[in-house]
Amino acid sequence: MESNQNEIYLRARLARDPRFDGLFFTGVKSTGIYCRSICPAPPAHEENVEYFKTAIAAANAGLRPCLRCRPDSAPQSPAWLGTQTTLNRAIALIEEAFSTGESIDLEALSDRLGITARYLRQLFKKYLGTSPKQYIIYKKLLFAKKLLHETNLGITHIALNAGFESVRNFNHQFQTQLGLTPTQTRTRTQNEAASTENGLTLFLNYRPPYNWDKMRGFLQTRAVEEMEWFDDDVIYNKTFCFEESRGYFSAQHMPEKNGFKVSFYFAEGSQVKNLYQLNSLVRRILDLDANIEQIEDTLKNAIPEEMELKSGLRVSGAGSDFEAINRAILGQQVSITQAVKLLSKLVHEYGEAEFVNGVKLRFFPHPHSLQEASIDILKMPGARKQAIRNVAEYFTNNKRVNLDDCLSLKGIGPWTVDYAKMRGLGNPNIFLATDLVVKNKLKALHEQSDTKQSFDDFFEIMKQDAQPWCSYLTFQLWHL
DNA sequence: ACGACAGACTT
DNA sequence: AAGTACATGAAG
Repeated sequence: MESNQNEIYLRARLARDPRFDGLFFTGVKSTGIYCRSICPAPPAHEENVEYFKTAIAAANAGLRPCLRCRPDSAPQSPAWLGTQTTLNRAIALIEEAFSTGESIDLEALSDRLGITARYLRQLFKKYLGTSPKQYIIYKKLLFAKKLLHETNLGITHIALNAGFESVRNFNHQFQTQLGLTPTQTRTRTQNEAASTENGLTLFLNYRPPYNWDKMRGFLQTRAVEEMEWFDDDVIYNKTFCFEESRGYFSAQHMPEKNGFKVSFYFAEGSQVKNLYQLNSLVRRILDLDANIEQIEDTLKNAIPEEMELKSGLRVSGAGSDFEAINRAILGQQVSITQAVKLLSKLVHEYGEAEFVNGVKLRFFPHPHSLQEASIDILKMPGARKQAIRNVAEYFTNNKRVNLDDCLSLKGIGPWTVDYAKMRGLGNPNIFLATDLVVKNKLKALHEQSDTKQSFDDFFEIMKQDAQPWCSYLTFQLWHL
């Protein structure tokens, strides 16, 4: 790493700057430990320090994670790095597999990338210093470590929830990579979060700033009763539904700690499973992994001077890509209020319900329950109803969904797909230029500015300059 | 594309 | 005494 970069890191760690949390790790050669930028321990002498971009790289250099700042609970680097290198695509695919709970076959993954598994290994070795397998294992281990610290789950449950299939191997990997056995790790530090009745609580970090007010408002105006709700107007709740685990999560913002306290409650008869997926789900819905500092720096240079950026504005995700595209279809040509009304009816008619702690939970409908639905309770054009059925059919028939495929379905246009990509996949680079609100705001901006550019040029240049963060530009325009 | 080898994983 | 939970060696 270049030296001016090192100076930035030095300043960040001396200031314990949370904006750099998870973006680099400080390796201390004299102690053999690596830390986050925010570590409360007295800072190490710079001459003993080496900086790493990822936790895995630090571990690879023979260092162990610090017991105080716990690098395992730092915000992740977003899988979407904007740049379309093969390595970044590989990392994004791995992340995607993690967040859907699929197991990862490196041969299959390489095939999808159009390279051989051998070359993939080579790329990982060259740029990250490890094999893809090691990378995957280490990521699982760090999540397992988080569960050890923050929950009372038994080791076996933790191993399975972190994505290991054999406890034997989990123990072995844990011991060799992190230096301690799982129980030793747990007894070294005290659990700060006691387990809740039929659930558990995790603390999820972000890098500040975070504009919770705007995020809260966005979620609240789009909330579907029984599927999403707010306690006291501040605690956000939403249901989740996997094959074996159903329930809801409850997210409370703790601005002074740069994170959310998130409790997961499981329905009776459903097991505590899919924790890694749940963790990613909440992170995506609340957009916790965004590097807002960097994004806003880019946007500042892309927009006209008259336009003011809302600091800490995040792009809220939907519960799934399926939910996102349905929200998009029902949002065609109507107001937000109208769209939410339609969505509520759809969810209440076709989504399953279940009680947990006396709370009635409603899950977003499965694709199979929509593919032949008459949807006659919704007042909207028949073609749009057909579009919903078509999309549902596509989702039932395809194990691996590509939202771009939906473009060929009747009633699905670029706006709908882009919206779904932005909210469903967390794609940061979607510019919803065809959106009516965006269009109007852009026109107003164009007139305001004394530029000689045509509107088309004005818009095209802004779009280019905002790369790869166009989704954030879209949200900024919506909130203007 | 190949064989040798390391390491992942199971019982 | 049986059952549960965790860690680990040997071998393939």
